Amino acid sequence: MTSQFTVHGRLWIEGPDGSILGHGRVALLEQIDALGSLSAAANALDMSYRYAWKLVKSMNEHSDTPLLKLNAGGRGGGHAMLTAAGKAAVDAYRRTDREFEQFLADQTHKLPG
Amino acid sequence: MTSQFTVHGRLWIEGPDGSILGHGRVALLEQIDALGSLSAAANALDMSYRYAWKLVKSMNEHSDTPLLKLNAGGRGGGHAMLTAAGKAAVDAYRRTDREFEQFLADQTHKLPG
DNA sequence: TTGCGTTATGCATGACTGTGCATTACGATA
DNA sequence: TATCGTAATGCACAGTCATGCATAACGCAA
Repeated sequence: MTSQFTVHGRLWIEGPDGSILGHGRVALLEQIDALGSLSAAANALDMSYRYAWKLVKSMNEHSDTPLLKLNAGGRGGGHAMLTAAGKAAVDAYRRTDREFEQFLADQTHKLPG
Repeated sequence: MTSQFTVHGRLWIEGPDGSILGHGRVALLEQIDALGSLSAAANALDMSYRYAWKLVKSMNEHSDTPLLKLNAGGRGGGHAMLTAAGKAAVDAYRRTDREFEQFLADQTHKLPG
């Protein structure tokens, strides 16, 4: 018999420059990496393009080395792609997030009655 | 040389009835237990009485067994105190929160350079 | 029965998040 | 050079979170 209570949480990484990388931003970066387009990524996440663009702006503003590069115009109208720093940041976040999921499951299991 | 990046997070416990117990609510319960008054507890946390009262209302509405008892009027104008269920909930949260703090420190330490 | 300090509650307000719409800027390619 | 679909950006707006003010309800004790 396990408890009917569950432990939940949110996780993010903060940089010395005030940059913040959490679940939403990482999901967006991943979709951009997969789809090569900010508008397609926002759409895939059911997120407004307006807000996705604000997230990207905020990320690049607060990072010493930008996490991604956006290009307006050109073949297909434009495109977006992660920098090496962006890919590394996503990887680092995913590693700690995986352990976090495990932690939450463990703690839920430890809860009394 | 440790990383200049740090891992942060928030933790909460959800019940089957939709009840939510997170950092703010637990801190409020603890202060009420220590001070015997909702207004004093809100004040100690630099939280508006208005909002503290709403939290309490929400907690008691969503729990099958109320976490605390408030009394208006009487000696000193009124008073507030935790029920046994309230104290148990606080204890359970504190236990998982302690491990969470450790988890965050560990993950921060594991972050790449 | 009056006073006192607490609980109880409505209304207006401001910050923060996120959406939706409209419009412009962009640049490779046909 | 005209086209096309994307990036860039302003403005209005809804929801949540939290505050502040004002006021009523409460019930023991003096």
